[in-house]
Amino acid sequence: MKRARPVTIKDIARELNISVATVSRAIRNSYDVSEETRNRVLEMSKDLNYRPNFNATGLVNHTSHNIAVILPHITSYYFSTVIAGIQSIAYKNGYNIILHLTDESAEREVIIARDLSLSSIDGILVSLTSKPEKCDHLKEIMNQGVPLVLFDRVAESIHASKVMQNDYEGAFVVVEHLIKSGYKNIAHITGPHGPSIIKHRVNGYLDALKKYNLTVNEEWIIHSEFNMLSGREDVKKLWNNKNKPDAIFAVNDKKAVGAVLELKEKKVVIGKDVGVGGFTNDPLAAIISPSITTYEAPALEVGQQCCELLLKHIKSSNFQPREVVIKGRLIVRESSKK
Amino acid sequence: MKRARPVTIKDIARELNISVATVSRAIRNSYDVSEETRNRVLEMSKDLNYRPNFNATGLVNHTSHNIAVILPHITSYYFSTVIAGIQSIAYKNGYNIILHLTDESAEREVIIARDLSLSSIDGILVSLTSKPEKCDHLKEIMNQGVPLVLFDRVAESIHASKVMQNDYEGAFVVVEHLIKSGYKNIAHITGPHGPSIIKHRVNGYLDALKKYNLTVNEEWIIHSEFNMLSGREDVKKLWNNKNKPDAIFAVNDKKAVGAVLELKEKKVVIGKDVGVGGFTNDPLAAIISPSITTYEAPALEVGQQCCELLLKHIKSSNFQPREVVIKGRLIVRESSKK
DNA sequence: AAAAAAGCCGATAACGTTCTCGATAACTTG
DNA sequence: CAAGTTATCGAGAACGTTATCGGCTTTTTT
Repeated sequence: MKRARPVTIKDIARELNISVATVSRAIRNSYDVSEETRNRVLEMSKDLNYRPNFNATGLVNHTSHNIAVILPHITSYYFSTVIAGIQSIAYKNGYNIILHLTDESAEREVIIARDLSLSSIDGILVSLTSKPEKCDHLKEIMNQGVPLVLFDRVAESIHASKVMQNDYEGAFVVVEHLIKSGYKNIAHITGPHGPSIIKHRVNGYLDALKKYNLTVNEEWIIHSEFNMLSGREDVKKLWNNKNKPDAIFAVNDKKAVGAVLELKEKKVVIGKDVGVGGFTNDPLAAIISPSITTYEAPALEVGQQCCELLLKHIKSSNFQPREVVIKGRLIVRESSKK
Repeated sequence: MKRARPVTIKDIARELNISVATVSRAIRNSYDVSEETRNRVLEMSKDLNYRPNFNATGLVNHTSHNIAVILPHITSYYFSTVIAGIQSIAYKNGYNIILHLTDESAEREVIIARDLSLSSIDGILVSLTSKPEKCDHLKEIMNQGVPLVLFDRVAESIHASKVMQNDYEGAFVVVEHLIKSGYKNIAHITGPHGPSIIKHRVNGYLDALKKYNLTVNEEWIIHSEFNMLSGREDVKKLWNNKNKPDAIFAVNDKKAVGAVLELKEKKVVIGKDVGVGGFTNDPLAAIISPSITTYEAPALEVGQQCCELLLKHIKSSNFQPREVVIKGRLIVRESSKK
């Protein structure tokens, strides 16, 4: 099957016996074209089923209508929902999103950023994998004047617009809820050192303890990976100590699920013996038994807002960077009921 | 921040005092250029950090290096994993993927297909939402010579390459496993009429019953949506009958989860009283208690293979359509143990 | 040693669109 | 009615790259 030659504005011009310049103006609803010819052009372009060639428009306008999205992975509930949010806004504005997955590898992130063909991209959305201190690969891109917006895993060292959920408050609210539910010795199993979301959630955890005059036990703050297996192993470490906590706040629901599974294997009765709280509101948290108390992250809104912000940066180069923090909400479930 | 003018082959040519034609040939490692000048060009292009302008190359080559992916949604485990597979192959070959989500709406699918700017797309990957009998919107696209590959939810009426998991065998194996585990009255809660995966899985279910001389009860085959809520409601319907089944095979794990939750509310002991089997191996199936026996769909491979097939169609227009069926595997869990 | 071939390179057109500028005709203005 | 405005349009360049073709050297062939 030979691919048909697409119709161009030249075809329309020839058909109507006018110049391509006039056709171009008519289609873009631009100046200097009479009502009558505009209508004739639009009708003809509909008849011929004309579609603009984005390579051509992009070449002259120096745009691509492409947005690069760089993130750790896509198969988690949180990130796939964020992408759905990004996609809805991008699509509405005629932009395509181009996915780049770092697979939680800082090296891959650098390679991806370095190999980006900036001339084919109007802007970039990033959720960091790499340590946020050394984001030279992103700073280089920004120095070239390419608009960039960070979401979720952001870096303080980068001066750019940022969109995130209320990590500090979410952590605070969950831990406070655990305390009010009667738990006094609350451990925190969290993510790798570096990302600002970790700092914020740890701070929320610490401040909640402080507010209720509970002492902080450094042994009970464990940094490891974001996944379910790490949740299991963190619990093993905690249970190797002489002092065991009576509640666990996990940095996300995947780790909380891992913790619950491990505790169940240890015949610990969740709720009665040990309370558990998570973060995100992954469907897993609602399905597992017992269901897990969590703070719902507004993933869809994070996606929508970071895309809208990026579009503003793209459309006006002097749009000033701003930080958007979106509230979530506490969802109480069985895992925090004594 | 003004966007910097990107370096072009003109810059390289001027710097080296040669023509742009030579630079172009050198970079593409093409004919008619000496070893020495090629090296000088490559070195200079690295020094200046040159990146090709895809709008320009696309304009002259009539390519975009873009692949459109049209699918029902992205937030499910299956589809997000398929996308990860597609993305890995596309990225490796220098292609971008452009997501289009139909949100399970046939109307949206038609609109998306109709509005696709075909001149900006080299090929299309589709998993259907619409009824597969009336796929005129896709046939029109194919008539224009645009390569198209279907995956998962395919349509028999379309003559194109197709990639899917072994739906028939998967259903057969799960139902056979239920039978061998001692269940005799097996219901099937499945998806909407139309998609071929539904037919295949229903046939697998029916043939397994037939093989073991179990009678088919039409009341026990319920068509509804793909989601968890439908799973719950299907069970309600089943339990409204005088004859209740002693096992349920669900078209996917989300419905199986819904069924399990509903059965638990009805105080039915899953496994002992009623066996449950699903399809996909969604993480939910492993986490829920009791965990659900299922057939693991090779989502990543489906994504990889359909993308590879599409690339072959793109590269040679006389590549003949083929159908690829990828095997999964039975995963036995608690929900099918008496 | 002449003829043919091969190697290497540059000039130019082309891809489809937009933008700048100038041209023409119609319309105002005083 | 002359001069200036306004409305409408077309010609041509430009965007960055590749493809075609022709020209000049150098090498190979006979």
